[in-house]
Formats: sequence, structure tokens, C-alpha cells
Amino acid sequence: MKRSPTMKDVAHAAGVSVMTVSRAFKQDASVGEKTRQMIREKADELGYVFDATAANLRSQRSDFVAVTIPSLNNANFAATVVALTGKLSQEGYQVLLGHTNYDMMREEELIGQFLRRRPEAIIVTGGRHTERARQMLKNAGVPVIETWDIPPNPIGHVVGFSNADTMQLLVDHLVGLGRKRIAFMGGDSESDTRGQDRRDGFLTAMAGHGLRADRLVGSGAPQKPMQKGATAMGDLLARFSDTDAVICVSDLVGFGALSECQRRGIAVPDQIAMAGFGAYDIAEVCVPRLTTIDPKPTEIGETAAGLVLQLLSNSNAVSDKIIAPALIPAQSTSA
Amino acid sequence: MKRSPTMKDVAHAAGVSVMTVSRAFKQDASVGEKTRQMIREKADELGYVFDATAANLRSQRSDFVAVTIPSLNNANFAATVVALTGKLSQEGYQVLLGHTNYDMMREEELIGQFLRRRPEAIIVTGGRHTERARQMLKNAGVPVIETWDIPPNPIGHVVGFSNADTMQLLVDHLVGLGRKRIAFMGGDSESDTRGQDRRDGFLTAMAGHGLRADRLVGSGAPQKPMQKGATAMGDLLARFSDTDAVICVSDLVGFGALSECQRRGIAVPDQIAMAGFGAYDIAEVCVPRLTTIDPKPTEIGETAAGLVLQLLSNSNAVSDKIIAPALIPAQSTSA
DNA sequence: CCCTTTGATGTTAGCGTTTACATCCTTGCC
DNA sequence: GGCAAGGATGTAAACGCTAACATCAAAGGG
Repeated sequence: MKRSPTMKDVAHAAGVSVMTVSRAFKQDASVGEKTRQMIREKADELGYVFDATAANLRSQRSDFVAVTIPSLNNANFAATVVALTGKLSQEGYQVLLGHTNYDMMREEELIGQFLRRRPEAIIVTGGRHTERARQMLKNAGVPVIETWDIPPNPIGHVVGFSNADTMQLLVDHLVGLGRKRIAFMGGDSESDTRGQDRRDGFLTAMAGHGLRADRLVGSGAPQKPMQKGATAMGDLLARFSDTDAVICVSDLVGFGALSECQRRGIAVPDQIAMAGFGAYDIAEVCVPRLTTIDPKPTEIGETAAGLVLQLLSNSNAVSDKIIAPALIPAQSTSA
Repeated sequence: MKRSPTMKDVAHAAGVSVMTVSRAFKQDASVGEKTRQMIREKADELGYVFDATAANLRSQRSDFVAVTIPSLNNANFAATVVALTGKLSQEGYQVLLGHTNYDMMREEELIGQFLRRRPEAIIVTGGRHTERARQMLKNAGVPVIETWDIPPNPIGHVVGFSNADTMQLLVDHLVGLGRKRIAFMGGDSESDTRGQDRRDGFLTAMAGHGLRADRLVGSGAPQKPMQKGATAMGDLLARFSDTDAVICVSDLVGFGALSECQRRGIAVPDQIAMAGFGAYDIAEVCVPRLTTIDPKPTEIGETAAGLVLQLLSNSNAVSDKIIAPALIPAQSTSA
């Protein structure tokens, strides 16, 4: 397996200088159109592949944007990444994607690795990080964007929404339908910080209505949420059998709970109303359809990408962006 | 924002040569332990971050492994990537992940971009690619692994299973339960090549049992499979009302179909048996639980990673790996 | 006690590209 | 027709690191 050809080889074959080859591969460079065509042809003949590493080193631009999400297999984070990737790749950036598995230590490690690649911006999910991770991000010398959250103490820029405040929508909705003995399922896992925030928001919203909010059941770590939801529903019924509504930390947990109700012959919404969070596909398909909150993941991604592009072109004053999640009422709460 | 410190700065601060600093940041280099400690400390003080780009250029090793999958938001591809990432990152490799959105043109583009980063190996999903993509992979000069499939004409190595052959398991299962008027849902979208293979396998397996296999309904492109499954179930009932079993191209389509049955009061499995593919969480949680096929996504990822590591250390003769998917029977097919 | 061995450190050059500047040849205008 | 302006191309150096080799001191053996 022989060494792959470089610009030098192409230049030699084309009878021009290396610099002209370099220009032939750039968008806006001043090269004669005929020369460019000719060089491109020669390059193809030789099987030349541009070496981004060398270009990055010399130009001190990596064209990388680092992105960390808790989990790949999550429709919402995935949608954010798809939006981010779409918009950033159009502008010539390449997304360096990593998943933390909801583990702040793993996030720290990942950020450390990413930084060695000299990304031009870093987009992380959530506003809670290890102290070392915070320091690394602060000292990175590139734009940092925290998403999916409104951190109390942001590192750089923020594109997100308040998970806590959003719970008000669901509680209001259920109270408006006459439900009072409302339970919350999930938000007990330390690794799911957004889940914790939602639980906190539930408590606040309930207090605002003068309702007791002691019907709390855990669903554990965010892995296998459907299975956890089914189990948690059993716990809930055992502990608070007169519950008339359940707000779940996510639609996936909600679907698990819904299925458990179906198995036990509990009527939803007649006996118990059920709501989720996240506007996952399943909420739209299951029987009955699940009331949920749309956190607008695509909007988060597009907005974050737009912010990055602004920050990288003209670093003018650009403000953070607050996303407004929307309630999607469905059969599972309306009797 | 000042220029970030380099090894030179660290070397100066520590009173040693640049080379010693370089060695202090490598695992196995011969540096005095005291010197290494001292250098590391100085580096931390200065906020030095190792520049992988420069190191890659000089050493002609990128530590990148490129991976393309059709979709981020898919539990199975995600599981493969998680397994890959876990195993490869332990050995110091960084996964460069890209999603094609089930689009071969997008895959070609992505491969082109990845190649510019000089990855040390490339892992792609599936065995169908554009001609240009095939050429790029062949000429890349690094190991290429195709996964999730058994391509008739492999580019390099293969870690996968036959989507077609696997359908035999499901057809045998249903026929064994006395079902004969079996329909197949999905596999009509050109972009879902594995779905097409499964449909082909269904036809073959049915023919093997001497059964007619003309009950085919499309579910369209792989996006929003649950919704598509619900719609497709309506089509199926309209066109072949006496169907007694449905094999769906995936559990997600299957769940959509199941939900539609529930809406219409059709008993599953009593009236119609239902089976999916993929062993998604939902198959285990829905009511009734869905009979499915476990394609062992984690095993695919681990095996592919192991193969890459072998190929990159000693490029001895290493053989391809065939994965054996397993039938998981459940309530949705057993009356 | 000298010479070899070994481990720790230094020196030089170069990985493949682009920045910065210089050069040359057109083209257009008075 | 001469001269400025601009477009096309070339030259030299540098980006930050490591391979390869050289050097030096300390340790060990006869």
C-alpha cells in the first residue's frame, strides 16, 4: 500500500506550483478557470484526497464543531443533532458528535478529547457539568453553547428552555380538567438532570395551585425508560391507589405506565389521566394518544447552529435564545 | 483572546526541550518520572491543551475511525455505535460519526468529507452504496467494514447478518402456529435497503412453505415508522381483510399497526398475529408484547470494533463475522 | 579504573497544507 | 503608446508536533 498522493504530486502532474493546486481546491481563490479544471482532473486521475489535517494545522481552523449529547438513542437529542448538523455542514463545518450516556464524568472526558482537536465551537447538552469540565469549557477560547436547559450560571451562551417552568403547562392543564390527586413519575435519577428539574417544576406548580404534591415515584436512571415506567406504575398504584392523574418525566416512561394500566384494566383517562414530556412519536400513536409537551428539539438545533455561525463570523453581541415548549393535549388526559 | 500555549511554551516554562514535553504526554515514552510530573504541572498552570491536529500530521496517524449510520434516532444503530465507541475509545481511537438519513447520496458526501480527515478505518452501515462511494472506500487505503448486512459484493470486511434469511425464522414461527394468510408490511422504500431485503426474504420463506405471498403493503420511507405503520394497517385491512398474520419490517411499524388494531377493536393475536423486527424496547412493553427478531446490535458493534483493532495492529488474515439474529416469541403471535 | 550498556534528554528535519508577499502578464484608459 | 490596476501564478516560510538520530550521564562488569 503506497503513500497517498499530495498536492505536490498533483502540482507536478499538472505542471503548476503547489500553491495553484491549493487554490484550485478553494472556493473563492483566484485561479484561472481552465487551470482549475485541469488540476481537478489530474487530481482525480491520481486519486488525490485533500488532507484536512495539514490544512487545519497551517490555517489554524479545524472546521470542527464539537457536540455532546447524553444519548444517541433519543428522538429529541437526535433531532437537535440533525438540525445542527444540517445547518453547520452547509457552511462547511463538520460536527464532532459524542454521547455521555448521562454521565458527567464521561462528559468531562469527552470534552477533553474534543478540545485536543481544536473545535471552533462547543455545544453541550444541559447546564450541569463537573468543575473540571466547566473550567475546560471556559478556557477553551471558543464559543460554548449550553442547550436544552437554562443554567443558573451559564458558561457561555444558552439555547434552551426551563424544564421546571414548563411543568406549569401540564399541571395547569390537568387541574383545569378537574384532576387534583396528581402524581409525578421520574426525576429521581441523579444522572437525569432535566428530569430532576421537571420534578422540581411539578412541585412548584402544584404548590401554586395549593395542591399537595407528595405523590412522587421514581423511575430510575434514564436507560430503558419504557420498562421503568411500567414498573413505576405498579409502585404508584401500590402506594397511592386513589391517584387521578400522572405526569411522567418523559413520554417513554409515560408509555410504559400506560401499558401497565392497560394490562391491569385501568381506564386512561377515565380513572387516571396520563401525561408525558417530549412529543415523541409514540405519544401520537399509542392508545389513547398521550398528552405531552413539545420541547421543539429541531428549533433548538437550528437556533444553536445559527448562533454558532453568527459567533464565528462576526462576533457581535448576540443574545441567548429561549425556546418556548408547547403543550399538546390529547386523549390520555381529556375524558 | 490570546494564542493558546504550545509545547514550546511548556518546554520553556519547564526548562526542558520540546521533545521532552512531547514524551511527557505519551504513554510509553522514556522520561524521568519526576520530569514528567513537573512538566504536567507546568502544562496545567499554563492551560496547555495538546494539539492533536499537529500530532496527526507529523505522525500520519489520525486516531479517527469513521462511522456512518442511516439514522441517529434508531435504538439499533445507536446500540451498535455505543458498542463501537466504547471499545474503540478505550484503545485511544475517536469515532467520527455521521448519519446519512437513509440517503446514499448523502452517504457518498459524508464519506468524502470523512476521508479528508484521514481516518484509520471506516465502518459503514449496509452493503449498498453509490458507485463513487464504493470507489472512494476501495481507494481509501484503510480497512473498510460493512455492517448490518451481507453484501453480495463486499468492499472490504463484513460484520452482519442476512436480513433476507432471517425472515425464515418469523415465517416458520407463524406457520408453525397455523397462520397461513400472512402479510408483509414495509420494505417498499428504496432508501431502506435492509427493509427491502427483509421483504425479499419473506417472499422466499413463504414460497418455501408453498404459501402465497401477495399480501404486501408499503409503509414508505423509514421516517416516522410508527405513524406509517398505523396508516399501513388501514390499507392492509382494506385490501386483504382476511389476513391472519402480519410481519412488519420493524417493531416500530409493528407498533403502529398494533395500535391501529387496538383502535379498530381487532384482537391481536386472536384475529391477527403480529410480528416485528429489531427487538426494540417497545416490543417488550406494548400490549400485547410483540414477537420480534433480535439482530444483536451490540454484538455487531463489538465485533466490528474488534475487527478494526485487529486490522490496525497486526494485519493478519482476519475473517468476516456473521451475526446470528434470534427469534423472540411473545404474546402478539401466540394465541 | 576504564569501557560498555542503558536510560534520559536534546537536535534536526519534515508531515501537507496555507499565509504573506513577490512577480509577471493582461487589460483598459487617457 | 505608456502606465496604472488587477488578475493569475510562484516562492518562502511556518503551523505544532514527532520520527530518527545524536548526545550525555550514570550504572555495571571485568
